[in-house]
Amino acid sequence: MTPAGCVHGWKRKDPASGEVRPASACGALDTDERSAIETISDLVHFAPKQTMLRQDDPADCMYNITTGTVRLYRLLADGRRQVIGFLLPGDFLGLSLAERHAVSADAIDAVSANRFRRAAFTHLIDEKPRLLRRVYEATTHELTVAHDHVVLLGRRTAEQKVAGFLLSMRERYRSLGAGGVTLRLPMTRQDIADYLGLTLETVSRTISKLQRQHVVLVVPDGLLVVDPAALEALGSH
Amino acid sequence: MTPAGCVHGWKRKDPASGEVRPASACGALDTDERSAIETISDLVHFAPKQTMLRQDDPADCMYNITTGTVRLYRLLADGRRQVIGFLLPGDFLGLSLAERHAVSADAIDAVSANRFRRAAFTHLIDEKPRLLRRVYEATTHELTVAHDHVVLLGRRTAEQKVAGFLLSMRERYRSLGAGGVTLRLPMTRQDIADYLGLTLETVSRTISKLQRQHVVLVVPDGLLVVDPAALEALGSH
DNA sequence: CGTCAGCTTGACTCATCTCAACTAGGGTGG
DNA sequence: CCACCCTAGTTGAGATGAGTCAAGCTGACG
Repeated sequence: MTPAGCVHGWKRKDPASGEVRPASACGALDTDERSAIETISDLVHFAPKQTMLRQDDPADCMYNITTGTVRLYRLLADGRRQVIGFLLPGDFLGLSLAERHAVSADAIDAVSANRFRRAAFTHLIDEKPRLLRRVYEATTHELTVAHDHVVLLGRRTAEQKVAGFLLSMRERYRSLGAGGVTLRLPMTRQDIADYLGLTLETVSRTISKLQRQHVVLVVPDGLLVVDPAALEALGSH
Repeated sequence: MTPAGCVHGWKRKDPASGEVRPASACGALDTDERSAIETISDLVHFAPKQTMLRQDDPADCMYNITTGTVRLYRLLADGRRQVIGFLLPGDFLGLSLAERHAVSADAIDAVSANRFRRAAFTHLIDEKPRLLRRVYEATTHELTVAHDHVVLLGRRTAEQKVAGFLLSMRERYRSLGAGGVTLRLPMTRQDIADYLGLTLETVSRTISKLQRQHVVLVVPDGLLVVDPAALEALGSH
């Protein structure tokens, strides 16, 4: 069993400049550290559905997502998929000192990302302990997210799971400065189902039910959160 | 949302000495680092059912379990519990730079642990980057364990969940050098149920079913794994 | 214009939950 | 020492939420 191959970063809107920047390894660093990181990274692009990394493959490089959405998952023995999470701009992928990735990742839509060589990165954190500390903090945050996911999966109804998922996505877009009533959902119903431990039919039915209750309104590529309070009442149950 | 309050360590049997020692933050260190850790820790004891730390409380200290079993959990809004994991000797508890614990922890049986002051620990890792790196590796391992838990909870039958749980506990005792046919289960059926997202009745029924199939045999405080191959066939499905 | 992937909806099934009764062991106090 | 209680566990019977199988809808794309 190899350590996990992924760490999310998280972004925060800077109140002074209004600029959106990651508050994880790439943000909250001094300019020296940031420029050091930029020198070892290059920008790469992935087409929709393209695989970015495969579980058990050597962890030779890692990414910081710039634009687009990534699906993180484990493949099971019987061929089924468990989606571990979705990565948004600012999140890290493959950030681990392990030899091999423990998860697979696909681009859901068009994805751009800064790519780092693993060797260059491990060399860099040897020189800059402060950077390692940031990475460590990002990983403990990621661990909390994983625990949230466990809580979402254990002993909750389909409605609570879907509501919880929608709320968490809404919160993440918010902290990216992309909040608002419309919530983009670039992933398929099957992706959401594999994330929540449900079938795609149940996800579809649950969203339809939320629409009938005037909590959300389904629109192309996402939905409108009509009644956020009602959604939160369902999700926190 | 605060970072998670827990990191498991993991132990490995040293082929040379036969001695069991943790291969995480406390193990795999040079003598200098190990003695540095020992100077800031003291041994404490907890009675069965005693709470070791509470979620949202200030993270002023952390532990390395010496003997006994610990239940890690999150309390939900409706008063229910989601058990996040069980800690065995060698595992870390509350190992995080966050201000507050994200999880609660109880001693299940009599627990002894080395206690560290958070301030002393953060001071120590500033001096010894190598130690921080060990802690970081322990955390990525913990993240993998959390992902395994997610996989266990998503879209699996009660039988697969219980089999998977028993196999993982067996594997952990093994790597502690306490393997064998009998598997100690100090936690209650309710604890297992809250860990697997099932009811205690379903856990009980499933174990009874495994016993009827001559896969396991229930004994006081645990069970005998009669047919490991059959258990693995069920768990890996 | 046809095809195909993604999505929705319906009818039926079944695994798990819920409610409930009962058993076994361990500790406590009369 | 025994009666009692209390916790943990087991087992049964019935209810139900989510899964399965199946049909049909919609929009994108070649």
